[in-house]
Amino acid sequence: MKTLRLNANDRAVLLGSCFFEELPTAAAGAILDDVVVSTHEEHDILFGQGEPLDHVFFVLSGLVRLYRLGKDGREADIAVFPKGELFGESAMFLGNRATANAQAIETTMLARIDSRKLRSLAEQTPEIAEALMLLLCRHAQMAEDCLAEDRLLTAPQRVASYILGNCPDGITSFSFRLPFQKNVLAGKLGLAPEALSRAFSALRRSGVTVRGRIIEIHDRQALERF
Amino acid sequence: MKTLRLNANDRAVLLGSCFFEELPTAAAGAILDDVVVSTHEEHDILFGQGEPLDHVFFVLSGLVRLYRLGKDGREADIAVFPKGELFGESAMFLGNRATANAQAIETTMLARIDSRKLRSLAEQTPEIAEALMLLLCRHAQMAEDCLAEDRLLTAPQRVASYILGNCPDGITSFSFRLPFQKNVLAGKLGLAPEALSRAFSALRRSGVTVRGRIIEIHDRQALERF
DNA sequence: CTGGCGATTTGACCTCGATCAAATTATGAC
DNA sequence: GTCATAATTTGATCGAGGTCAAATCGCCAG
Repeated sequence: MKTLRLNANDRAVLLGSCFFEELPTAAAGAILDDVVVSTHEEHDILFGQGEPLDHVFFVLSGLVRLYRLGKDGREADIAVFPKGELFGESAMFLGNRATANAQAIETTMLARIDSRKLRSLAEQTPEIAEALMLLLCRHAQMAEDCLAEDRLLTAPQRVASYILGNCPDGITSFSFRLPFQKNVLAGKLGLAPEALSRAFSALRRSGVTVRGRIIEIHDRQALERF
Repeated sequence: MKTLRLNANDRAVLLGSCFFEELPTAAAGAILDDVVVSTHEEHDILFGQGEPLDHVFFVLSGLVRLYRLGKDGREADIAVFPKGELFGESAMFLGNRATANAQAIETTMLARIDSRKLRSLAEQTPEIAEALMLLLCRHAQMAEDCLAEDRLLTAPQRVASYILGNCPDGITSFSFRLPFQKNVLAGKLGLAPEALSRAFSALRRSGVTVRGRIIEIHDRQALERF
């Protein structure tokens, strides 16, 4: 892991992101004031469950996976964060301890925001507090959505739901490229890679074509019914 | 559903709860200012997924279940809130729409806090914002814990984990009463009632005795190893 | 104490997805 | 392009839990 200063381009990525976008320029500036950038190779562990954690992380580029470890060493993904997302914020309110492990899934650049400072800025600036609450809500929703999908849907249904989540409304035919390896998608959906593969082939009957990372839908309705 | 005003006893329950405890008296008072109490019978639906929701709820007594519905009518529990807990706060930041269904599991009394007002108080009062962030964090953690347990643990392991969560540290032998029907516990753990029952009988070999709602542990270590 | 009802348990069966092994297909380095 | 390696798919098997039905248990009103 190497660390650098924040350059102009990084700064633009941060300011254009969902979290900072809505903030007053001054508030955003204050947060970014002493931000540091770190770079990580694929597979690098960013932090481990239970370890002290005094940063909140912003994904400048790459991909990060949050997961928990089982007693037997098996891993369960909690979330995957692509470029532009902020994560690790909950440690800030829970004793500065990580509640999960984090790993870079690709070569990744992170902006590190000092969590004590962010917290004190949130105290002084309602807009920042508001933005944090919104972030926390969204992350809570993500987890609840996952939980509900795990409990209610079969593997092909979860995959269908993922595809539909990437498909604009009111369209019948559509195609897009997976933003990561199938490997990672499987983890995110709580499936073994083999199960994901079989789910895709089950969806083929409903007009889904898979070629490498390219997914094509030919019949949105069929997918919704699945 | 009947609605009443907040009486002195209710007020005491609210002020003694985890959320209000840490707040300055003035701030807590401001929130409770125009709170209304509603009573609900067992099985009453409190609100439905997607419906407009402009209150945050506090459980004065009874028990509330949050769940999502599958296309086929099956239900997946997201969380169960006993007396003293606050719920429904995330709608406040997500367009005042419920993201799940809520149902009273027992005869229940709720305090209803106007969410617009709470939100505007949070803007003016950093302590309230802080308390809300903590609440959101905890709810996010609950969901993540559930997700991880669902993905990593078998049914008996989840039950063991639940029991251990109710057992003080450093003790070998212990007994407690389930705070709700096995029915409800099954839902909370993402199991069919039959599976919960079988899980209990699998744990019998590890020194767990179940008589009605009374659970006895005779060997904490064995349970931890499970 | 007793009947009756709802909660829980048990049995039988079956489906989904995990796992392991093997085949096949991308992908990146030269 | 070609090889080596990693990713993905496919096949075969197995076990955890869901579902349905039936048997019990536990609790409460009378």
